Amino acid sequence: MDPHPSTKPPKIVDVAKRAGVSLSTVSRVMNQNPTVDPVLAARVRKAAKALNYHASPLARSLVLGRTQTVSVVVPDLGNPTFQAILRGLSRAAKRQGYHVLIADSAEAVAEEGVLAVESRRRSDGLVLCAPRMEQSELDALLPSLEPVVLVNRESSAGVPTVAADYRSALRELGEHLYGLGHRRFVFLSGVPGSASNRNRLVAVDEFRRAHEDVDVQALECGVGFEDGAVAVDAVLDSGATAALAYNDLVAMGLLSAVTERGLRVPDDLSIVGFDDIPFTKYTNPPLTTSSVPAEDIGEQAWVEMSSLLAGNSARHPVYFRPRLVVRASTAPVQGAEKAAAPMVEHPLG
Amino acid sequence: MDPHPSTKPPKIVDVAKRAGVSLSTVSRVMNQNPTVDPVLAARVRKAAKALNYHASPLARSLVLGRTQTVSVVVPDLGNPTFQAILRGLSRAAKRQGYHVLIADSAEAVAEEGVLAVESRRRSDGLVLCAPRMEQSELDALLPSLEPVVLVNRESSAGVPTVAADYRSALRELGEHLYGLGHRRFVFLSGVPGSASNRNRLVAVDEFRRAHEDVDVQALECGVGFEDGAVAVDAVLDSGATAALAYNDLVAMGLLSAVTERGLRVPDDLSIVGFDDIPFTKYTNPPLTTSSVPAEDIGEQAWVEMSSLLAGNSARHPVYFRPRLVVRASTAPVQGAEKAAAPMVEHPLG
DNA sequence: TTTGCGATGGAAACCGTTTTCTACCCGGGG
DNA sequence: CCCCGGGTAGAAAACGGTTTCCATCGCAAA
Repeated sequence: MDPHPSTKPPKIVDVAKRAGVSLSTVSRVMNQNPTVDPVLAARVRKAAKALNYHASPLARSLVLGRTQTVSVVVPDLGNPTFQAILRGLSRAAKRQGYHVLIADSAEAVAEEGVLAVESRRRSDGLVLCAPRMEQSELDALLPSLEPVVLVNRESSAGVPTVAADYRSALRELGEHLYGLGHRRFVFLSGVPGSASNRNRLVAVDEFRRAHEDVDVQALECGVGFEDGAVAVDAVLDSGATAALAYNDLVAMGLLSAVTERGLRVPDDLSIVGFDDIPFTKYTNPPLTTSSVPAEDIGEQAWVEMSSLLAGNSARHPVYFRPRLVVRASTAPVQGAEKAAAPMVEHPLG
Repeated sequence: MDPHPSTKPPKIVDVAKRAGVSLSTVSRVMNQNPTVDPVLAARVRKAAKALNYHASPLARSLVLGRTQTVSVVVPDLGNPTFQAILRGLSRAAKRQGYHVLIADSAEAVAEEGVLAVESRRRSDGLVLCAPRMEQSELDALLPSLEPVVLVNRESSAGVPTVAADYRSALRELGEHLYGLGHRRFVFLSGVPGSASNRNRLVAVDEFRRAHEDVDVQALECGVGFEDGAVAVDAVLDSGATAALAYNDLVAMGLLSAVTERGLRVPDDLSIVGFDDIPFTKYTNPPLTTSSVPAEDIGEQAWVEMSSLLAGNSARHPVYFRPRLVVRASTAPVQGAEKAAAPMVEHPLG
């Protein structure tokens, strides 16, 4: 059509020239401002279409003071849980015309802060997904980041939180195993400093206190397959009949390693995971776990952000109650020989 | 420190005022321009630090004509393969100071085009990850999207491609099974229109031609767990001794459904997947598959984009050769009773 | 002492919009 | 017939920077 296949995108002034109006008029038309003569408006629209004109989001953002973009910082893009959260968030945001900028901190705690600040600067708001940084650092940082919403982490500052209720979920897993007759447990913990880990340890303590005949031993572990796999000896040596893993990945690693040792799950050891990532159905045996609605959490995080963006102040934290999913990796404890093993600490229980 | 905890971020003129220089000088200092008196520069830097000044990326982008951001469009953020690609890409981009805008098309083919255009407009370049759209639409769209790089898809237009070599990988899987004595196969295909699927079907044809004694039947299936699971009857009815799944997800779904039928893998049916997502090790039995280096692909996609951004023209397509990973879901074919089943089409083979 | 030149800093133009403010045109009322 | 007001369109001022261009300053050479 055009003699010159115009290499440069058209600007508002090009449209104005073509339609024979001022650029202010073009702007008004593009923004549905009703104070413009319909016939003029039509002419402008035709010109815009002919030129395939679209307003530069950059210039627009600069003057409007908003970018229509939110940033999300996650510790690891490879983790299925964060992935699901991101997915829920991004789809919800898209529905309202917002874009999503992602930043993967690659589990580098030191970088998280600057990454957050820098990402925030390029957008209208920030979602911090399970930040690993120290609580004091987080609390100090948050005010400069607003509007900001936290996922799977809390702060004293008045910022909204969307999280899974780790404590009650872990309690539920414990009670499930207790009901099956288990009394000796190991808990495979995650990243030592992390808040998610602290929450779970609190739940473990609650569980201990609720049943004076149980013994649960916490083992430092990690958050990935390999961490679970290398923990196998410690788990087996502990004499426990049931293992609570930090998450499904750890549970799968452990499960696989236990099986390779020639032992059987759940006959020789019951194992539970956490998160219910889509793959837990397909392990051998399928994993009993606690299903956290990660995609819903992401979606809710957007709801909170959207509310903040609309000028509302932070609402109360939102907790999602995970749901116990019993599959085949847990079973009634076998006999009493294990209960008589040398490490029993509550012989009177 | 400050009497007023300045609610608004400082602008360049604030720094200039505080340092007692013109704003041009501040700009020069911030951009490492060497033509400024060192003592002045120091004063400016001190003022900037005191005010915690950072140049607005928006204003900067507007005048510089670049956003330091690239967009990535993926069909589904929930797919582990895209996730790995995204991870490789985003980490590589970060190393060069670039940010990543993501768009999840949610497998909605119709939306892909506008999503791509809109995302592209907010960034300096676009990475299209396995776009599902028609080839003609893609070819027509690409020129307006440059700089753009394609992942797992090709185009006649001179745009760089980074992809896994599906054809040779699928051939390799076929040969592996052939070597185990299998002669009757089913191939569970993916999204009918998609390029990835076409490539694999081509490989299936090549495999057929290479061995006149094989029979491979293509079954329309899908790309997820459930698709593989619902295909179980068709697979079993086909009389095949080995199934080639479109990807690991499909393979896992099929594997699980076959097992539920009371049949054993690989004794009654050999199954191979594709991609080698991290979970294939943990299925029962562990899945034989073809390992595609998704994270490397993402990283390489950034390399191509980076080159384009530097003004170079598109290089030749880069193909990654997947690697056959033999685990326990494949085994020598059992006896000859199946080879004599009624559907044999090459009785002379 | 004057001239010329390089090194520096400032003023102003520009990036592409939105929006306020002002000017205009037209019709109606005094 | 004149004045005023409502509604429309254009001019200009932001938004927050970068960069070109020009003026000035200091210093060395004539």
